[in-house]
Amino acid sequence: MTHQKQSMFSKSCEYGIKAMIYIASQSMLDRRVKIGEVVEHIDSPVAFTAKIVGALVKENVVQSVTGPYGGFYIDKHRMSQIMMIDIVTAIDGDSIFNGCGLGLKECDNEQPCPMHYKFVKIRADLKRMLNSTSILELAQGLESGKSILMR
Amino acid sequence: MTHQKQSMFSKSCEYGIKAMIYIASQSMLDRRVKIGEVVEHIDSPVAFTAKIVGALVKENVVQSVTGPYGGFYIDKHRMSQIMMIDIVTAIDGDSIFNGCGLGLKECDNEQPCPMHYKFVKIRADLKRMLNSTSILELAQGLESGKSILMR
DNA sequence: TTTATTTAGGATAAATTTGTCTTAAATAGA
DNA sequence: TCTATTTAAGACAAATTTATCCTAAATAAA
Ligand code: FES
Ligand code: FES
Repeated sequence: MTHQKQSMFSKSCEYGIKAMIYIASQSMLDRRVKIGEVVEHIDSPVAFTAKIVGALVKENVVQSVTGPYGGFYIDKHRMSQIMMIDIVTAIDGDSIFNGCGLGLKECDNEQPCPMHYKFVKIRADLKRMLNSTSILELAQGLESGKSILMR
Repeated sequence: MTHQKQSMFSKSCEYGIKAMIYIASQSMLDRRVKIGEVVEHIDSPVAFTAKIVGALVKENVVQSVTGPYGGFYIDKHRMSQIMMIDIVTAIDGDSIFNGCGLGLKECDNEQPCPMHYKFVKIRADLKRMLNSTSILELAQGLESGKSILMR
C-alpha cells in the first residue's frame, strides 16, 4: 500500500482558489487578466484551469469578458464579501464540512461514528476559517509580497 | 463543474480506520475476526478492505493468523498506544498535515502561500487530535453502544 | 497426508479525477 | 464586413483511486 495523495482540497479546488487570488490581486490594480496569464502565475494546466474558472464565472464568483481585450476580473467592491467558503463549496461541495469523516451516509449527532465528536470541532474550525477569510484579504497578502502562489 | 467527493480521508483510509476500530472492539472480547466478519460490520468491499488491513499488518498496527481459526486481532495491551495518526499516516501519508493546503511543493513559513497561517492552525489541531486519539478509546465507544460503524 | 479454511499478493477492471484538444460563440478593431 | 483574440463548452485521453478476481501460502484438523 503506497501512500495516497490525499490533501485538504481537490486539485480543482486548489487551482480555483489560486486563480481567484491572482485575478483578485490584479483586479485591485484594475487589470483584467487572460487565462494564460493566470496559469503562468499559479503554475497550473491552462485548459483545466480555464474550466474551473469558467465554473466560478457561472457561480458568480468572478466575471469574464470574451474577445480581444477580454479576460477575467473580480469587482473591487465585492472582494471583501467573496469568502473562501464560497469557492470551496462551489468546487468541492460541502462534504468536507458536513459529511461524516468516516464515510457514514450522513453525519448524525444521534447516531455518531466513533470519531464524530473529535471531527465536529475540527470541521467547525475549518468552516469558520473559510467563512471568515475573504478573497480581498488573501489578494492583499499576495500583492504586498507577504505570500506567494508559486515556487 | 459538478462537485467533487472530497473528504477528509481517502476511502482506503476510512475503511482502514473502521476496520481497525471493529477489530479492536472484538479483540477486547478476545475474539479474532475474519475479514468477512469485518466488512459485514463496516459495510465495505471485502477484497479491497483485505488489502488495506493487510497493509496495516505490515505496518504492525494489527496482527494476523492464516488458516482455519485464523483472522485479525490487535494486542489488548497495545490498544492504548495505537493512535489514529498511525493509521492515517500509514494509508494517506502525511500530506494532509504537512503539505501546503494550496498545493505548493512544500509548506514553508518563509515563503508562505496566501492561506498558510490560516491552514497551520487547523492542521495542527487535526494532527493533535489524531495524535491523542487511541484505537482503544474508539473501540470502547463502539462496544458501549455510544457510537456506530454502519447505518 | 489430505482437505478445508483463511490471509497474502498479483493481475485486471471500473470509476473518478485530472488534463488535453478542438470547435463554437462573443467581441473589438481594421 | 472580415479578421484576430479570447472565453465557453464538449469530446476525448491519461492518471489515480477504488474495486474485483484469481492463485499462492500458511495453518489446523481429520
Ligand atoms: S457521524 Fe461521523 S463525523 Fe459525525
Ligand atoms: S505554504 Fe501553503 S499551507 Fe503553508
